[in-house]
Amino acid sequence: MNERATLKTIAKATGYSITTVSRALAGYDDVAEATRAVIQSSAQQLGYFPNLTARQLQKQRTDTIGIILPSVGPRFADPYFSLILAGIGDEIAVSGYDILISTRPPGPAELEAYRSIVEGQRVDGIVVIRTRLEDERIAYLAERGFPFVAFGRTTLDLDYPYIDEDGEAGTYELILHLAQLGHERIAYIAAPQHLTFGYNRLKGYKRALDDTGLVYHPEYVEVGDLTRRGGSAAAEKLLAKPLPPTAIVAANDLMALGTMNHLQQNGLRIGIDISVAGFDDIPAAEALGLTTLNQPIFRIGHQLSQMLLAVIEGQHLAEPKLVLKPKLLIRASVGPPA
Amino acid sequence: MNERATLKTIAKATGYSITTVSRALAGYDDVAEATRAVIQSSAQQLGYFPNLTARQLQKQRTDTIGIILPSVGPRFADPYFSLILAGIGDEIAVSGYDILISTRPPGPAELEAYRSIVEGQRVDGIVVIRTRLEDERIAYLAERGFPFVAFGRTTLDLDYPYIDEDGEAGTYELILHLAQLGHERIAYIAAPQHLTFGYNRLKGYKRALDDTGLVYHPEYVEVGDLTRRGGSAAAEKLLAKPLPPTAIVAANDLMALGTMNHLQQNGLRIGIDISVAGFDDIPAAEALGLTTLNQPIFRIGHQLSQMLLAVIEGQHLAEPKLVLKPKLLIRASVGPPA
DNA sequence: TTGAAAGCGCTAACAA
DNA sequence: TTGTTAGCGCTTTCAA
Repeated sequence: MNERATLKTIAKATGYSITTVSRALAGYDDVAEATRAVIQSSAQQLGYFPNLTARQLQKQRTDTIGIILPSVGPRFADPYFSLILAGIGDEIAVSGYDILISTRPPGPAELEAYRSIVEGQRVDGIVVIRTRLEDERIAYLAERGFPFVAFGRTTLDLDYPYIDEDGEAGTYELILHLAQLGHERIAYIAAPQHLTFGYNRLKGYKRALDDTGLVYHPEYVEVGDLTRRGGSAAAEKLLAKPLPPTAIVAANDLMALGTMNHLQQNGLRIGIDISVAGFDDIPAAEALGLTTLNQPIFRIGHQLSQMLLAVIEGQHLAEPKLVLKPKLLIRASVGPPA
Repeated sequence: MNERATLKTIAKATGYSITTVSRALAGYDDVAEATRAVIQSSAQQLGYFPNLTARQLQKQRTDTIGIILPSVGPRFADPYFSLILAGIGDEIAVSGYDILISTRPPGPAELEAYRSIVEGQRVDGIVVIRTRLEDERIAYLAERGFPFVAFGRTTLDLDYPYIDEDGEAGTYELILHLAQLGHERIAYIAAPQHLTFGYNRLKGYKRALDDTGLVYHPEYVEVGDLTRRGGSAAAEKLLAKPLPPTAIVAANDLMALGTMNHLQQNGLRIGIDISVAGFDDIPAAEALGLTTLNQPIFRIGHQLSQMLLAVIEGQHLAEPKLVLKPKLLIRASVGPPA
C-alpha cells in the first residue's frame, strides 16, 4: 500500500490548516470558495479519502449495524438466514449503512460477541434474529439500553421492538386443513423448544389437535435440528412406529425436504401415500410442491432495517411490535390419507 | 445507554495513569502484580470494555475483512452467495475476524464501496466473489496493493491470489455425457458473458459440441440472469423453437430449477421427455434429482479465508492460484433422448 | 514499575 | 474566513 493522504497531507500541500481543510471538504459554507477549490483539487490529486475509523471515533457513530450468526447448525446456508440477511442488507444500504457480521457458536462466545461489538462501539444498532424464549442476548441489549430490533418474541418481560410471525396460528391452520382432509395420525417434527418459533409452532399443532378432537400423542412428535438431515432422521423414526402417521408436518421447510427425501427413498409417493408439509416457504418449496406456510422473510428483513434505523435515530415507532400471520400454501405434497 | 467506562475512568478510580491501566489490562509484564490486580478488579467492576474503534485507529488494523455484494440480481438469496459467505464467515471467525458487508448495485456505486472501505481503512482485506472478465474491482485492488483474494479468474494481466472452478472442463464433461446418451440438440442457458464463470462454462459447451461432431447453433443458446425466473423464461424460448432441444443445460442450478418448473408446467417429464442439467450443486439440486456439477463452495470459502489471512499477514502463499475441477453428478433429470 | 507526552486522523468549539 | 486548541479512546516511546 502506498501511504495514504490525510487531512494533514493536504494541509501541508496547500498551506491551510487541518481544520480549514476538514471544513472545506465537509462542505461548510464558512470557507472561501477560492480556498475550497484549491483544497478540493489538492485532495483530488492526492487521492484523499477520509479515514472512516477516525471519523467514527470522533463522531461516535459507525453507520454500521451488527448481526451475529450461529456458526453451527443451520446458518447462512439456511435460506431462512440468507433471506433475512438479504432483506436487511438491501434496505439498510439505502441509508448508507453497512453490516458487520460475526459468526459464533451459540453459548458464551455468542454473548461475548454481542458485548464486544456493543461495548467496543463497532455498530450503532443490532438485529437479533431467531429469538429464544429466554433470550439472554435480548436481556443484555435491553438492559444495556442499546438500540436493537428482533425477529421474534421472547417470554422476557421486556419492552423492545420486534417483528414476529404468528407461528401458532399458522401451524394451527395447517393442521386443521390436514384434519379436514381426514388425517388422524398427524406427526410433527418440532424445532428445538428453546427457540421461540419452535415453541409457538408446536403449540399451534397441539391446539389444533385438541380442537379437532384428535388426541395429542407425544410419540408422534420428534424434535429435529432444523436441517434437512435432521428432518430425514426424524421421518425415519416416525415411519418406524407401529402405526405410522399418514401425514408429517415439519416445523420448517428444510426438515420437510429431508422428510420428503426419506419417504421417497422408501418408495412412498408424497401427497398420495403420505402427506408432508413444512413452514417458511423457502425457494425450494415451490419447486418441490411442498405445502407450507409462507412468511415474507425478505420483506421482514426490510422492515427490521427500517425499524432499527428509527430506533437508532431515537424516533418513536408507530408499530414497535408486529406479529404477522403466515399464509397457508396448499401444494401437491398434501392429499387425503391413503 | 449508560456512559461507558474508558481507560480514563479506571485511571481516575484507581489513581494510576492511563498508560499503566492500559498496560496492566493488556497483560504487559512490566506492571506490578498488585497494581494489575487493583486495576483489573476496577475494570471488572466498572464493566470496562475497550473501544475497538479507538484501538483500530491506533493499531491501524481492524481484524475485519470486507465483502461487497451485488444488491440486484441474485445475491444472498442465491445459495451460491450464501454458501460462500458461510464458508468464509465460519473460517475467518476462528481467527477472531469479523466480516463487513456492503450491499451495492453493480456499477460505479459498487466500485465506490470498495474505495470507501479500502481507503477508509475499515477492513484489513477483501474477498472479491464472482469475478468478471475485465474486473475493475480487481484492477483497483491490485493497483492499490490492498490485500485481497478472489473467487474467480479474470483476463487481466495481474498477479493476484484466487481460487476458481474449472467451469469449462466441468461443462465439457457434462455435455459429453449428454452426447454419449444420444442427445443431438442440446440447448444451453448461459450466464452473462462478462462474468468469468459464465464465459468459461459456455466455452466448455462449445468445445464439447465441436469435439463430439455436433454443430454449435447459436439459436440453441439463451443468456439468462441466473435466477430461477430467468431460467424459466429461457426454457420457454427454447421450447418454442421449430425443432426443440432434447436436453437443456443451464449455467447454474437456479436457472436449471426454473427450467424444470417450466417444463413440468408444460407436461414434460424431466429426464424422460427431456433432460435438464445445471451447475453448482446447490442444496435443492439433490432433492430435485438435478444432474449437475458439484463444486465445494462452502469449502472454497474456508480456503479463501485462509488465503486472505495469509495475504494480510504478508505470508507467502504456497498455492496462490487454485483451479478446481468440479465433479459431475448424474441424477434423474438426465436420460437418453425421448 | 510508573507516568508524561505524542500520535493514530478526524471534528468542533472558540478565538482571532 | 481561518487557525488554535481540545478531544474522541487507545497504544507506545521514552524518561523518570
